[in-house]
Amino acid sequence: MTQRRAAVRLPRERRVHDILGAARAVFREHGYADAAVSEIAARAEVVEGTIYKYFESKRELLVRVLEGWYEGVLADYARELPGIRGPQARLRYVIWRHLRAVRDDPQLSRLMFLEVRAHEDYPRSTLYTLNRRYTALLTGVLAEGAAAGDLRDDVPVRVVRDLVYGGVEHLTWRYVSGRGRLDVERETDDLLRVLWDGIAAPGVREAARGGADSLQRQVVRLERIADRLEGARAAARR
Amino acid sequence: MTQRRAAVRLPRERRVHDILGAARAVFREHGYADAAVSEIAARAEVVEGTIYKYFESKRELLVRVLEGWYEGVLADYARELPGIRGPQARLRYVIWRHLRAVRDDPQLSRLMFLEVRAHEDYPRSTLYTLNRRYTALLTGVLAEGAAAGDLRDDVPVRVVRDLVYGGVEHLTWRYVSGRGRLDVERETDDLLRVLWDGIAAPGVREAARGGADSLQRQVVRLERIADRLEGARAAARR
Amino acid sequence: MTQRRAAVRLPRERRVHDILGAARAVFREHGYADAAVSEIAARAEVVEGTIYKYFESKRELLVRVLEGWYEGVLADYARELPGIRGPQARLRYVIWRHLRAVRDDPQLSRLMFLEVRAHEDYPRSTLYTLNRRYTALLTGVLAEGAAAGDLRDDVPVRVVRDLVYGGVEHLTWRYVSGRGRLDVERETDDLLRVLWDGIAAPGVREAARGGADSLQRQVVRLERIADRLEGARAAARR
Amino acid sequence: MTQRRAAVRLPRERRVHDILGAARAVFREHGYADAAVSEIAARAEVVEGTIYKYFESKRELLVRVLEGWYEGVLADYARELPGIRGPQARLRYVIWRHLRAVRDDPQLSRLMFLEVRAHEDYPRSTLYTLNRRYTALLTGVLAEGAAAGDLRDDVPVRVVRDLVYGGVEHLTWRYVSGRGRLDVERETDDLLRVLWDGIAAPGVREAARGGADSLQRQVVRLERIADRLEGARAAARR
DNA sequence: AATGAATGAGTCTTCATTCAT
DNA sequence: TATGAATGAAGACTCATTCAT
Repeated sequence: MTQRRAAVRLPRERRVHDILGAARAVFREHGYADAAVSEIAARAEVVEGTIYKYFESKRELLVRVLEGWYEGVLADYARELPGIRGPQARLRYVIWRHLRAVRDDPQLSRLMFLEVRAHEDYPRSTLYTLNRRYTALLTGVLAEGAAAGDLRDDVPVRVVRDLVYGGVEHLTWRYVSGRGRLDVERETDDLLRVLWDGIAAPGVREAARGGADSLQRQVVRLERIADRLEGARAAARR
Repeated sequence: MTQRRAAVRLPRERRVHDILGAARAVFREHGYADAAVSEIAARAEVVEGTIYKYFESKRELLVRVLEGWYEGVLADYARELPGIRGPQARLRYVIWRHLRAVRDDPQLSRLMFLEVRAHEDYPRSTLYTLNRRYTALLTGVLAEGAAAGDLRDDVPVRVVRDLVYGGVEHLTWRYVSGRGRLDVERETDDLLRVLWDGIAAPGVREAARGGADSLQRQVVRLERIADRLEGARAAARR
Repeated sequence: MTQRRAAVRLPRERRVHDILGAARAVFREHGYADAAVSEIAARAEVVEGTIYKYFESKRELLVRVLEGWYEGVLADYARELPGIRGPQARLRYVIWRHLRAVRDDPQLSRLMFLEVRAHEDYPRSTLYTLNRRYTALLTGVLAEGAAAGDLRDDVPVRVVRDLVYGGVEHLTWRYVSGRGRLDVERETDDLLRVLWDGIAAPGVREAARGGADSLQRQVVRLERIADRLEGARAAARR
Repeated sequence: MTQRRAAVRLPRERRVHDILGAARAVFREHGYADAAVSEIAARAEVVEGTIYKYFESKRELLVRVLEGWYEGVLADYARELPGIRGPQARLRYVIWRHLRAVRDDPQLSRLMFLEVRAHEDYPRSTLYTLNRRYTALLTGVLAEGAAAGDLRDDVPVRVVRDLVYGGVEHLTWRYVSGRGRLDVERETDDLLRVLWDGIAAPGVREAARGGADSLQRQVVRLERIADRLEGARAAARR
């Protein structure tokens, strides 16, 4: 009866993918509150009604986008982290990867905080689980380091976690409003340097840093000399 | 016939003050997007129209509220900071004061980020200037420390700033969604410990950190080495 | 900035009145579900937003319309009923008035049932109270009649109430879809005749019901009996 | 790639039956406006499109459901009513059966009124015919009773019909919103008592009720005496 | 014959802002 | 100066219906 534009029929999976893509883009640009479902629909090239065939609400759209984000990053970690040895290198990777993820999509990691974590049923959500797995990567690396004696055995894990995630977020946002490009490598190194010295076990710290003229370093050197002397003498006696 | 509320005439300043107070409260509770001008008006005991006599827009209300926030905290700093000596103590104060400010009004410091910093004309705004003055307190303290030789002379100021402000925000928000009361003193100490070791000049670090103890330990070790060397020599003489 | 059509300013009371009038009309025509707030707005010559300045929701609009309906009818009853004497006359008035009210606005009394009574919080609503007061008029008249001995002392009040209100509703609806005009007087009499005989106390029934006629019939029968008796006697004399 | 539900092919009749069953259930629960075709489809275990293969519109679904309802009840009447003798018993059955039908499915009989009768082409519909046949059962019983002299010869059939159907509906709905179970037998008796006295022919009424001290009763007694006297005299004559 | 993806018009509601009084 | 009535654009979401496959 009424004229109706020819509907483009796509397989379910594809449509879902398209819509999520559009949603991600729109959330990225406008945040949650200022994102319009109508704009998401327009970008996905469907009518608004179609979106609600696949998603229950605007909020679900957000949740699904964020889940996708976590899944992507977690998959990456799962691939890379096992191949990296040494607590410092591993910590560096975790920071570096997070920095990159946030740089690529600063809004999304922010949305996580703003819109999701505040909600009362967050602790029972899939996102909560994903977030736990995500932060567990960092805290895991810290715990390993402490166990191996590379880190102080009283590293305040929670505080380090807040420093890393919070620090990265702040750092990233300086670049969001257009001021220059973020140099991931350099920022990672700067962060790491401060944090590592803050958490490393005393002996390890200097060693790792190839540090300068610290008292301790002299002592270590002396000990080595003493060892050699003792060894030489023992050999002489035989 | 229609009842009309007797228009209370207040001095301009007082009205502005009332409205800003109401706005602060409402923004605090709902964030920016979910705050209704009508609610602000109701709390300020004026009608909506009146608000627009004093402020151009909802956004201006936000900006003014945030300006007030900065001014308050800056005044506090100006009063206290000069009386505090020593780079570590001064750093501690800056962190502690910020932590308290954020704890008292987590939404407001958040709003700063979310709603204001992203805007394109932010760099030319009063808020930008205030924010600079605010962060300058921290970076100033760091620079002093470096100049005095207490801090590494290559402290990455920017990174430390991000760690502090970002870390505090993260840390605070864990408490916002209901989990217990934030212990400002303890959190300040935990943050400081990690950060201080990350930025202190090598000699200072040990000294500062229960320093005596540690130095003494080195001396003990040196004595032990000396003993061994002497022992070795004595043996050689035989 | 944007062009805006000059707003017609009306005193609050007047606007409320207009909007309720429009709402009543639209509900009358379409029922609740199919009534559009936009249509109500258009008829009241305001924009939709204005409606929500005065009423919280479409539902409140309905409730207020129905409250108005009850209040009108109740006021009428309060004016008239005290002047009417005798249980039959009083019952007749209650039926007659209800019939008229339903005829004038068949949808509204129906809406009461459909949309309001089903709701779970109905028993705590103003409408519930109004409805109780309304039906109390009928049940009150019945109770008076029973107390005065005019009605059977076991009149099933609830059933009579259902018969009256249900009967009137059915009866009215035959006329709603355009078939002829409802003759309120005649229908009232017909209803009353059936109901009265159903509830009147035995002695009262005959007297009241076109009494003369019926009584006369009895007299005729008595005369016939007398004749027969006389005939019998005459025969006996022979 | 996309999973597609294996299309179950059912005989047309069966599909129609399933869909109507689902529709009945959904209309029962939600009424017409609030019933979603999608829910009907889900319950019938078909997709929405399939429904439109068998039915033109949601409205047709309603009409067909109601037709089914009438057909069921009419069949019942056709089976039972012929075996019931006496106008009062027959009237009682009609009321009782209707009460049961409405109790079992209050929404459906209600839908008849709300959604169907109002429509302009109702008088030319199958439902109209069915409704006529349905109400003819009651009016038929009344007419029989009048013809047999058991009912007043001026019983206002239309009014009685409205009282019965309207009264039953009202009565039923008191129970729908949760208050207790409807006692069909008792309610039938209560209704019948009021109505019967309202419509029975004078002599019949008392007989049935074993009535009290009415004038008529005295007359009847006198007649009986007259009869006896006549009889005695006649006997004396012999 | 059945699917199910897609449509599009429509729903109620919110809210920053304007402006006659 | 303050009121508060009114605007209007936009918001998320629903659902009967269509039609390519």
